[in-house]
Amino acid sequence: MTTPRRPPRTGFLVSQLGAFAAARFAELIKPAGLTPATAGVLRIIAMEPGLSQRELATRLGSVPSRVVVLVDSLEGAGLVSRTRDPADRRHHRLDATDAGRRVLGTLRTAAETQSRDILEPLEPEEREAFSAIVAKLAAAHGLDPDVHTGYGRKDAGDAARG
Amino acid sequence: MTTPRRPPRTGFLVSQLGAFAAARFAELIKPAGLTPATAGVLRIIAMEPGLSQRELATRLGSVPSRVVVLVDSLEGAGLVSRTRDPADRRHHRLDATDAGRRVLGTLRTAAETQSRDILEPLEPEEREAFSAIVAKLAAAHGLDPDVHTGYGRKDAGDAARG
DNA sequence: TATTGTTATACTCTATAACTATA
DNA sequence: TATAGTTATAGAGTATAACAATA
Repeated sequence: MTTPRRPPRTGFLVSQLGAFAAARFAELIKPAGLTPATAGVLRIIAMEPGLSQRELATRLGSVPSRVVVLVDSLEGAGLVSRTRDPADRRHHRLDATDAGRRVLGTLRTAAETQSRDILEPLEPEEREAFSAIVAKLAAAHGLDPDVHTGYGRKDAGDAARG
Repeated sequence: MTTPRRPPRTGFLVSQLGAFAAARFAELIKPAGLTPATAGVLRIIAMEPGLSQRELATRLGSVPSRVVVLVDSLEGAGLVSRTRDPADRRHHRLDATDAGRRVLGTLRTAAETQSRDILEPLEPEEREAFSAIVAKLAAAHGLDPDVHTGYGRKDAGDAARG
């Protein structure tokens, strides 16, 4: 063998670091009554006003019944509105409310705090290098920061295949 | 503000990358009848022969009833044995069987494949830099590659605090 | 009485299937 | 009949509480 005795633990540690990051973010947004899943949905709806629940399910790589639960939560908190589409009354248009848009600022602050907390042990040059490589890997693997279902691939249908 | 318009998405992307890595590992060990949780437990038991379930629960930052389920699964698959401690018959000594030790090789191969798949988009120098920084972050945040409960801190009791 | 492990139970998350209303 | 959304139900995964065996 050509490589030294170092075990291949980078993959394990990436998993652990990701779980740590997710837990930290969850903790930071909990006071706002949000979870990583609902926060991601709020961001998507704010970016794509008038989205239908069916489209949102596709975007999340999830199923309509799951979307009902997530939107129920956001609507109950007054952050998102459901409006029947007059053109086709089967559709619900989803939009962020004023309160929902204000919460986006809170989410941004939480994301900044999360990133700062995670990167805190590093030297400034290491932070730059790490952030750049993480961005490259996320892009190469097709990951979407707003999708907190499964493992967040943009083309969520192919999750089972290698 | 002093920084440019770049959003602080490194934390999000670390979460997504971690979930992606975990899903890939889960997929790789599924044919062996293992999950990330049971694989981590098998590794711990192999490294610390004779561990009790109570000690394992502490090690995992989990509860005894959870350990029962995990050990049941490994024992049912013939990978781990429970033996009553003659000195104190309340304790169960946990040990990896021969089959369990053989599966450790499979786990190592899976971890190698997982790491290779994740790092594949990077240049060789980037891989080195990334692995070193991930190791530094994991150490600084007290993460344990065998703990797949919650977010895997070695001192699992303090999970709720910042 | 205290400790180890187990069982019973419940809660969360997420999916499938059946159903309602619209078209 | 086909589609959007909802409800009912079920299955993981993980926790708390009650319990049995042992000390």
